[in-house]
Amino acid sequence: MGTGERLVEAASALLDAGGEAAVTLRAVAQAVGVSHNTPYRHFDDRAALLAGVATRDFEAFSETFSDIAMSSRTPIDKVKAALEALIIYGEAHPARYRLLFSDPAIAAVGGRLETAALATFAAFSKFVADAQVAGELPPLSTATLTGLIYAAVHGLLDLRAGGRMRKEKGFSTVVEGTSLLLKLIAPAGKARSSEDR
Amino acid sequence: MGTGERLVEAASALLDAGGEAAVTLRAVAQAVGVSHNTPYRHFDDRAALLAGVATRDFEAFSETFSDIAMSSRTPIDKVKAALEALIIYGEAHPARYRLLFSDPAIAAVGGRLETAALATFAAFSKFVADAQVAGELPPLSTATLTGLIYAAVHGLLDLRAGGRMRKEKGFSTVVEGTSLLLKLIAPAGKARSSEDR
DNA sequence: ACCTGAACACCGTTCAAGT
DNA sequence: ACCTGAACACCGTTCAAGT
Repeated sequence: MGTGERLVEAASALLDAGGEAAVTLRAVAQAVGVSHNTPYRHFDDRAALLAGVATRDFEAFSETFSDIAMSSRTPIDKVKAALEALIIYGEAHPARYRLLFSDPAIAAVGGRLETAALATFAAFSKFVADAQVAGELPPLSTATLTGLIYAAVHGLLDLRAGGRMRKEKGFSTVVEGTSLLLKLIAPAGKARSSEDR
Repeated sequence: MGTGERLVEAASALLDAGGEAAVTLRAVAQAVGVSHNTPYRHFDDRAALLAGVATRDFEAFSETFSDIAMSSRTPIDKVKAALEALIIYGEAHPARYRLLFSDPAIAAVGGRLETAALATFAAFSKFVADAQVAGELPPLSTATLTGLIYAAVHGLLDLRAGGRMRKEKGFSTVVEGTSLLLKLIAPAGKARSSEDR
């Protein structure tokens, strides 16, 4: 593994361990065992290193979503599997989740990162479209419906990551909120997922 | 206006102008015309100053929601008015919105800030409960339903503030997404808001 | 009580120099 | 090509001293 990859790996671990503030270039360099300015041999600046972390994780999502697409699940269960992957990642790695889905600087990077991010979103959009064709989701504009589902789950994850889901009891979990959403928007009288039967 | 209030005012303006990174204690102090460490005479640290900004804005929300509660709107229109106030604030002041509704450090502060935040949430929850009684929202657990609506709108606002709502076209606006959500979850065959008639 | 100037440790970033 | 040590400007925070 080259120094660049090792720096990304170390930054990723520091994000998990101490949040974004813990990812100083000096700490990253020390974790890899190089001098404090060696990162500049591999990345333009701190933002570019964080973008490297985001790109790696987005590409992992693309792979996961490809696997789901090729699986034998029903259309609505593919939607659920994709959301579940997002939720598991978001709950296990809140700082990295925010880097990918909330950080304003990351959204402006472009290049490989943007390609991977768009591929992930397009794959999810395809799951929604297929579930609509199967009559398991309402026949609205696919882009609008995809955006709403995605935003709702993102909101639940972000409120959780931001510590806003503790005091107001009954707020329940991200998984429960997502499940409720899918039930509420399901077309009346249509088939539900296999889990509900 | 005392120095403490002027510091909060200046921090608020810097948040709007340049985001959280622009709010350095030195810049805040300079804006008010005091030395760079005077903020420590009024706040424990930088986090406490930001908490002061958040408290002020939460208290403004509490007032706005009180006004809505006392207005002559129908129950579902009170829900919509509250969400609209949240959306207008979020779109006009993204950095401050994130401070109030996303920042992990702010959630842990307690005291006056927590009181104001809980009052805001409780008022919104009351609007949802009243709309349920009126048959304009489904008869689920009020806390769960409140949480889901709140999370969905928060997700739309956060994706927008994070720059995630531009490329994937069809993502539409926060207002449209919110309006779609309320339509999708409305009880079948029940009355909609006055806007739809 | 409120404010100030100097100082400390830390950080991102740059640069000349080494292999 | 890759790495290093020194340096710069900036930041949060502390402290002794002033009114």
